[in-house]
Amino acid sequence: MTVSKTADVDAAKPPRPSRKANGEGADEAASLQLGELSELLGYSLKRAQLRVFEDFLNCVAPLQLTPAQFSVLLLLDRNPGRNQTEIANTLGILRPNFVAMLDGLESRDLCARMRSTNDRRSHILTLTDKGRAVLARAKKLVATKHEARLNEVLGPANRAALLDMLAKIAREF
Amino acid sequence: MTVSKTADVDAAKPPRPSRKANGEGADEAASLQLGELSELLGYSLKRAQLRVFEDFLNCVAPLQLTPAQFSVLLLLDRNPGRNQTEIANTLGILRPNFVAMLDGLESRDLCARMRSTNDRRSHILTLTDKGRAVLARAKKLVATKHEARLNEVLGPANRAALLDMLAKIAREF
DNA sequence: CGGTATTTGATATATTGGATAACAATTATC
DNA sequence: GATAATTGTTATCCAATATATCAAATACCG
Repeated sequence: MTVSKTADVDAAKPPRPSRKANGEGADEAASLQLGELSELLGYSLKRAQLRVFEDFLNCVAPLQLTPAQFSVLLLLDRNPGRNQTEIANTLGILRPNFVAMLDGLESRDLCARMRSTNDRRSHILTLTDKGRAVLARAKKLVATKHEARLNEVLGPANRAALLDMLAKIAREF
Repeated sequence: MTVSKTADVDAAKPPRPSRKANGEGADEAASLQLGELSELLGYSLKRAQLRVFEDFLNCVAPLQLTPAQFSVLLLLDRNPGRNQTEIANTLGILRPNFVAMLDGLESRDLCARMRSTNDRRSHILTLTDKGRAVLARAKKLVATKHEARLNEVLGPANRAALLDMLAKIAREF
């Protein structure tokens, strides 16, 4: 039983809200059944991740920092004296791709590379004073706007439990 | 206090494991402190999502289905008689990008588009018999290999709680 | 010591996912 | 019936991700 060439069954006449210029449109195609999709952990994971990143970008917008850039600044602050390979590896960034990323941060005077005296191949990465200042401001924005809102939605206990489970997946899965 | 041009402090001499041909290398740059990074929900979210998708790909590899393709097949099965815009919207896929995706599925005879008799602009999407068969096999692989392993790692109760929180984020955040 | 293999940062490049603009065909609206 | 809106599509564009390769520097090993 193959498909017939025209669909005379299940007429294509969805609710068709037909309004689009409301506040900020994002309710398209209502009444679709997700089915097993809502039981797929990967699906919910990706959806949640996209929203969280979107909110992060909004919250840190005044500083023009992406989640990836913020994570680099955080790592540089916590781990002085490391080179590009080390930082990139711990963040799961490939060395070739990390070059352009550092170029961006360095051109904004947020961090600096300097050749190591021990191993003249590697570049020791450091935060500049401006980088430290921006990081401090970013941390504050993230804590008071981004993570605070997550705490509101989930509740502190749930938020902690969520974090634990995500870390467990990244670690043991 | 700006940065000096060469780093004579914090010598760049990491543990340097110096072995790379072990089983499957992924332990690079050990002993780096994540710091506040491990408290960033977005960071753990993304890391977990990447691992889960990676495992999904492995589990469904015999069927050559990506998570996105699987979600399309699932949606088509649950929602017959819908057009491209509706399916794409519910999955968060932009209509232009959905075209190539459908081309791929259709060229493998997993689904088919047919012009609606009601609205001759829209394409009604249907699963083919092969599409249904592949979907059934994929579901089985996902359930027995992918989700089962997640259940092992998290435990059923935690897995359910995790799913709820992720859905809540995608919904209320 | 000297030659080979590794490592580091870098470049070039390919692939993929995701986003916008524009267009023809069709339908809705007034 | 004229204008606006919708659908699928194409053409781009941008960002993230992946691989191969390279020169410089270092490690390794006979």
